[in-house]
Amino acid sequence: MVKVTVTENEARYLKLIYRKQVEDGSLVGTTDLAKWLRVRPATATEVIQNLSRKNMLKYRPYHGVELTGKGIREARKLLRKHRILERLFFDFLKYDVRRSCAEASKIDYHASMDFINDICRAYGHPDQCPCQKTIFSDPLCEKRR
Amino acid sequence: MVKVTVTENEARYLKLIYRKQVEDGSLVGTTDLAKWLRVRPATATEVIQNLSRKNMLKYRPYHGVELTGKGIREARKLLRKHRILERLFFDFLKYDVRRSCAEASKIDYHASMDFINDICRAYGHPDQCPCQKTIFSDPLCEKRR
DNA sequence: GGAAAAATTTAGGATTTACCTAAATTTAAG
DNA sequence: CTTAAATTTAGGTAAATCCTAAATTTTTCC
Repeated sequence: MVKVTVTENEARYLKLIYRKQVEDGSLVGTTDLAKWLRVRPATATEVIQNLSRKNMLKYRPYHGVELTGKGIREARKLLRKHRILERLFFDFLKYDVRRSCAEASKIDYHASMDFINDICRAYGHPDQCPCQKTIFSDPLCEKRR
Repeated sequence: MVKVTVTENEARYLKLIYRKQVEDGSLVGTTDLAKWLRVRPATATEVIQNLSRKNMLKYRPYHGVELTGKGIREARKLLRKHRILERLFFDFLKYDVRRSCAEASKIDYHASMDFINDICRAYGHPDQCPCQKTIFSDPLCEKRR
């Protein structure tokens, strides 16, 4: 079991796919991703193929993409980090929603889960980000009542 | 005036050069850098040449390196971020010095100065990191008495 | 001072990531 | 079932990192 890592850019795709596919229930294709991330469709296809090689998703060419269990776990970790950071920026530092998201995006990928868990504890284990999306729990972070 | 940016890796070099040259007063050569950063001398030379092209330092081949005003300003910004984050990890989250430094290193480059300034205010404008190095001030962060 | 040893840089590559355009292929529309 | 639209493949570019081996410069020391 070699640890497979995902690049920062791939992480962006993963977070987006999770939001669209799992949270919004929509089918996600490479062209949608390209549009959202402002790259050419061919570029999105390439990244998707890499994520597929890393077993983060199942890719059916011409049809779309579906996260695997591994991909879902990875996306949730990333989104937990992102959303905890959003809460920090929004509640504590009083940034607006947009800016909270932007600042969180810059560091979520780089923050260790321990750091995130410490913020989570310090701010009372919030369970939603500023835009009401779920903040996933982490086994190492104290349970909520 | 085009904004010149430094990569995350180049930032590592810059921080290190500042600490050694300005704070410790030692002459810094490419081979020293290579040793500290665990790369081959040829690799360090290459990075130094890039930093030189970006006017962050003066490079005299075979002799050593000297930060320019621009390089010093950039290094101080980076070290301010790094050291404020160290304080956060050390004081607030109770990490030890080593780990505080490690965690800070992962995100210092990516954190906006606004975020850093907010942490700085929240923790009473500390002027030293956990290992007693100076935390440089920022014009947008409330003055200390 | 100059030759040999040591340190440093240059030259030339390899790999990875991320992006693009144009051509081919597949799907979808009528 | 043919054509239009969407999507992927093929083939490139560019920037970052890193490396080894060969050249060059500096240092050491007779």
